[in-house]
Amino acid sequence: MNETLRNFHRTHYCGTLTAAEIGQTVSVCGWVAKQRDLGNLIFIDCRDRTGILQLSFNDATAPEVFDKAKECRSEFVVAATGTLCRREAVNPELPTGEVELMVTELRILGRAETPPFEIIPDSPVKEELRLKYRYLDLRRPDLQQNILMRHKIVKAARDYYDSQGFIEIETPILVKSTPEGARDFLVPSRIHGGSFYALPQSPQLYKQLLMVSGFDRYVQFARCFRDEDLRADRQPEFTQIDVEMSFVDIEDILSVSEGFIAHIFKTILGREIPTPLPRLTYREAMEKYGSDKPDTRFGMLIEDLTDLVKGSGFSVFSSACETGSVRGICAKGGAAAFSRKDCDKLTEYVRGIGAKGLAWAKYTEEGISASFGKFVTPEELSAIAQRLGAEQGDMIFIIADGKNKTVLSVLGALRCEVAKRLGCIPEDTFSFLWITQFPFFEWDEDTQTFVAMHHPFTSPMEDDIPLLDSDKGNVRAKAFDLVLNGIELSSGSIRITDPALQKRMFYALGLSDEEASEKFGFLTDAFRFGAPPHGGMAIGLDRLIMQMLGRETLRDVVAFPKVQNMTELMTGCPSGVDPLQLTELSIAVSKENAKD
RNA sequence: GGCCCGGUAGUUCAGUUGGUUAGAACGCUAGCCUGUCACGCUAGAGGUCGUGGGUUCGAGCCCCAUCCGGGUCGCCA
Repeated sequence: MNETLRNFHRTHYCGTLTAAEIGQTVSVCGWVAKQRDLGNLIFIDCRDRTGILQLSFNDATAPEVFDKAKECRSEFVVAATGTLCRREAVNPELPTGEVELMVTELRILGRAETPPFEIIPDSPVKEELRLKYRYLDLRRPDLQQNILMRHKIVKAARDYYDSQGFIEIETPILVKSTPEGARDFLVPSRIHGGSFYALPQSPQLYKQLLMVSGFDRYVQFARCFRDEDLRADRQPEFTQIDVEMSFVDIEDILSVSEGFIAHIFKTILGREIPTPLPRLTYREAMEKYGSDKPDTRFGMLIEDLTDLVKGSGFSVFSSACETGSVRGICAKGGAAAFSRKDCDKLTEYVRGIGAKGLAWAKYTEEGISASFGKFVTPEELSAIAQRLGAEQGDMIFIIADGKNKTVLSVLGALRCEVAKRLGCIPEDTFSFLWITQFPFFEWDEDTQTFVAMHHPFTSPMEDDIPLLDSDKGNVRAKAFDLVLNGIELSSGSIRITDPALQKRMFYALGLSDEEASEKFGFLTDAFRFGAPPHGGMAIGLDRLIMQMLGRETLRDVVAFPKVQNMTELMTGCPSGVDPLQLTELSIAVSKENAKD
């Protein structure tokens, strides 16, 4: 039988006790992290969320308590009262290493089976198993620290936005499905059989309506849901710090957000983030980094070589120049040490992401030797090296393709891959970057139509409105992203508030009046009754925390994450349901998918 | 859906060209031990080698299929 807490009152947390409390009567609760039985002397490391305190038991002075301590096994839940004493042997590794609790009363509140893995920091155990027993994994100090830091970050964020006059407002979780964008999670309606709610991908439309209502500055720590495949930095449910402001233009939003970033990094990590943060236009980012979320912790910028090689005898280069381009990067940091095998691996890598091949050139003390050396003249080769600023010890990588987009995206990915292999990405660095002037439209190869790159409520730039009919591809949006170390942290824009312009944009996107009114009628209706100019952004909270804590996966900063196939290993969801539930919801499941 | 990596005691791993009874460390159990903190010493228990087929005299190892986990591309307005 387990003992109870009757008349027991915790006075301290384990990890908080220091020499200052020596001599006091102290009561603590926690888990047995370790029991060390030395014969007539037993030590127990008692762990709670603040740390570890050593409990000490002596057979000679307290034999009854001693016998109980002998029973204790790892992960037993215990409560102990005693006198805090100075240790005979100090442990400098432990914050509480100067003291120990000479226990006079011990209660075993909960016995534990041997856990499937040891509860220790930096667990070497397979994540699969740890996720199955997530509640045990969450006992580990490093994971507990992450969750604790998450709390602190959210608290600091709330404080910041409050101080800036933002009002926190909750928006619905059961919303109308909009087929644009990511796939929706659907929730069947019982009352309205055959109809469905969707879980929100973002509170976008609601927050805009709040602006129409006059709340002026809104913030929400919004749970968002997207039924798309997972990545290390993508979970199907996640939290965004969702922000919307009235009577503002882009600069106002950027500056409030920069204030937020500076505040949060100062408060939580004690680090100064210089503001304003650097900016690149979308076009510049694509040309220099081959990505709209470039990792700016290192250089290796893309250079255009098209003019140098368009007359080249190397047909791979010259033919690519006709419709596309030839571009390259120069890897420093002893990259010339890459072997033939390394280059083959990289070639395989770029083929996997859409390139036809990879041309490379090594700059060693013997000069430049290139994979394409026999197809080009020495002059062409040295011109390329010069353009890329190559020096002895460097390695050049070149991509040629008839599609400019392919050249840039492949080089963008290759740049990161090479940097990773060279180990030249500085750690513990936070490199922020705004990407501005996003294109409004994006050409969709599948449907052969223009679609909105951001969303259809994004305002185009005033100067580009005349291009709506003639040159959609060059219409820029008042949209921007915040990027940190190559990960998209946030996305925002100024919204359209003029019903006439909104109508025009819907039209440009191929939406008929009927479709537009069916899907977004409530929004355009609202704008007829006096809509303030407004805009906002949403910061990916999980990603922010992940980066601040230097973790590589969201699973480390989310208490109960899902795995790649969208299941949760602990509860086993999603699962089949009782056929009665389905009947009630007017849902029939196809035979091959039916459970039982 | 494509590609890549992984799955062997509770855990982390090793396991030779395919060849006797599949090993180690940690953990676990028991005993001893009064200053440990990765306690120490002694002994012990513990294995459907992810699953199902196949090849073979013989499979942890080779072949096929499949399941599970990770990374990534597609996808993510």
